[in-house]
Amino acid sequence: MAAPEGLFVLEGRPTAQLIADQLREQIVQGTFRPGQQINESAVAAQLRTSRGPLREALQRLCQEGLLISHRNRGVFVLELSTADIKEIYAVREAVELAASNTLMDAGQDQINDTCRVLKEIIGDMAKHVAVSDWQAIARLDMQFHTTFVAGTGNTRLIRIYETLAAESRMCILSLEVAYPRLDVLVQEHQNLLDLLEAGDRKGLQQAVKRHLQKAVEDLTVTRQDNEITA
Amino acid sequence: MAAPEGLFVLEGRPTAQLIADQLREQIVQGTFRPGQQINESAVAAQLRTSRGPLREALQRLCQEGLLISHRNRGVFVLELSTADIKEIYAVREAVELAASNTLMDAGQDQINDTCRVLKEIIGDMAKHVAVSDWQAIARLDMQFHTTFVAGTGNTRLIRIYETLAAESRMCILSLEVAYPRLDVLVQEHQNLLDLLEAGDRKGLQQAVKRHLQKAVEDLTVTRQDNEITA
DNA sequence: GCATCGCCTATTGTTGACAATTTACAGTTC
DNA sequence: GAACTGTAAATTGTCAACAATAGGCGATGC
Repeated sequence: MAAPEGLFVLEGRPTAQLIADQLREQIVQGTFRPGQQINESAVAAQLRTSRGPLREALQRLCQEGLLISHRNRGVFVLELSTADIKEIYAVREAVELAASNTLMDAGQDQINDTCRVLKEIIGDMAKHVAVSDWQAIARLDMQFHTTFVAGTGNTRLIRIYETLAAESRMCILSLEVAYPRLDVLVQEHQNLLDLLEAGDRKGLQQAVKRHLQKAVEDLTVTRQDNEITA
Repeated sequence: MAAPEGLFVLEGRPTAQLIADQLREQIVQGTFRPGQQINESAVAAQLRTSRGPLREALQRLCQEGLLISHRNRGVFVLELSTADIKEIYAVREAVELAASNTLMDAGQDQINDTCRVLKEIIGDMAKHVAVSDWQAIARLDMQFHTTFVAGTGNTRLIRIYETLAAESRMCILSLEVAYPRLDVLVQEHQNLLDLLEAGDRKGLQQAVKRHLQKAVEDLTVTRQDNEITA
C-alpha cells in the first residue's frame, strides 16, 4: 500500500509543473524581459523538450498571470505598470495580514518553527548586505515573506503567495535598485520577526502594513507613469 | 477542418482558456464528481477537440487547484476535506475583508455601481428562494460575492476569488443541502449590501466575518471527519 | 509621396501516431 | 488459500508533421 515515494518523488511531479517552475525562475531572474515574447520552439529546444509539454507549462504561467497569451500571436512576459504594483502589494497586504492573524491564533510550536526559519533567512540577508548583492537580497526578502505565509500551513494561501512573490521580484528587478538602504531593510524584517515572537498581534499587523506601503512608495516614486497597458 | 464550433475561434480568447472555463463550470456543477479521473481522450472528444488543447486547459485548472495531477496516472477532480473547507473560507475572509476596505476607500461612484449590481443579484436570489432552487441559489450566492470583490477593480484579487468561488460551489454541492434557511441567506446578503451602502466599514467587516464563519460551520457540522487525505 | 493590396515568412494552433508507464488480471508456486 | 510473477489492456506522456493565422515587406496605383 505505502508506495516507496522517497526515490521517485523528485521526478514524480508532473512535467508541466517542472517546466513551469524553471520558466518562472527564469522570468523573475530577468532571463526573459517584460514584454518579451516566448518563442515556443526556441525555449522548448533550450529546455530539451518539445513544444507540447512546454505549451502546457506556459498555460500554467498564464493562469498565474506571469505570462499573457494573445491568440495566434503567442505568449508574452507580463509588463508591470504602477497600477500592477499597487495591485500586487494590495493583495500581499491582504494575504500577509491574514497570515499574521492565523499564525497568532496557532500554537506556539508552529510560531517557533516559523521564527527559527525566519531567523536563518535574516542571517543570510545580513551576509549579502555586506557585499550589496541586490539579486540575492531580493530573493531572500521574498523568501522571508513566503516562509512567513507558509507558517500558516494554508496551502491555498501559500500557492497564491508564490505568484505574488514572483511578481514582487519582477517589480524589484524591473526597477533595478529601488531598494532602500539595505541595513534598513534587514532591520525591518528583524522587527517583523520580533513582533511575531512577542505575540504582538496589533503591532505586527501595523508593521506589515507599513512595510508593504513603504515598498510600494519606493517602487512607484522613481517610475515614469505607464499606467496605460496595451 | 473539424471546426470545434467557429463560435470559439471568433472570440479572441485563447483556446485553452475557453476549454478551462467550460470544464470549471462542469466541475462546479457536478458533471465531474470529486475524486473522479478526467479521461483525456473521452473529454476531448466530448468537447470536439483533441487531447493537446485539452491537456493545456487541464494544466490551467491544476494550477488553480481544482484538479490534481499525478504523473503517469492522470488528473483528478479535487476532493474536499474539512481542512480544505476551512482553508477556502479563511482565504475568502482575507480577500473579502481586503475588498471591503478597498471599496470603502474608493469613490462613491464605484460603490454605487457595485451596489446596483448586487441589488439585482439579491432580487434574483429572492425569486429562486420561492421554488427552493438550491443550485441556482448557490450560483447567485457566489455571484454576489464575486461581484463584491470585482467592485475593487483589482484584477489579481478577482482572479484569485474566481477560483475560491468555484471551490465554494463545490463545497456546497458536495454537501447537497447544507444551506441554512434560504430566506435567512437572502437576508444576510441584504445586510451586507446595506452596510456597504451605508459606508459602515467596521460593521461590514464584522458582518463579512460572521457570514463566512457561519458558512464554515454549516458546511462542516454535518460532515464526517475526513481530514486524512492522501 | 503615400496609401493600399497581395504575397511571404515566421510563429502559433491542432492533430494523430508512437512510446512509456501504470493497473488489472490470470497463472503459478508454496 | 495467499502471495507472487508475468502478461495484457488502458491511459498518459511525448513528439513531429500539418494547417492556419498575423505581421512584415515590397509592388502597385493614384
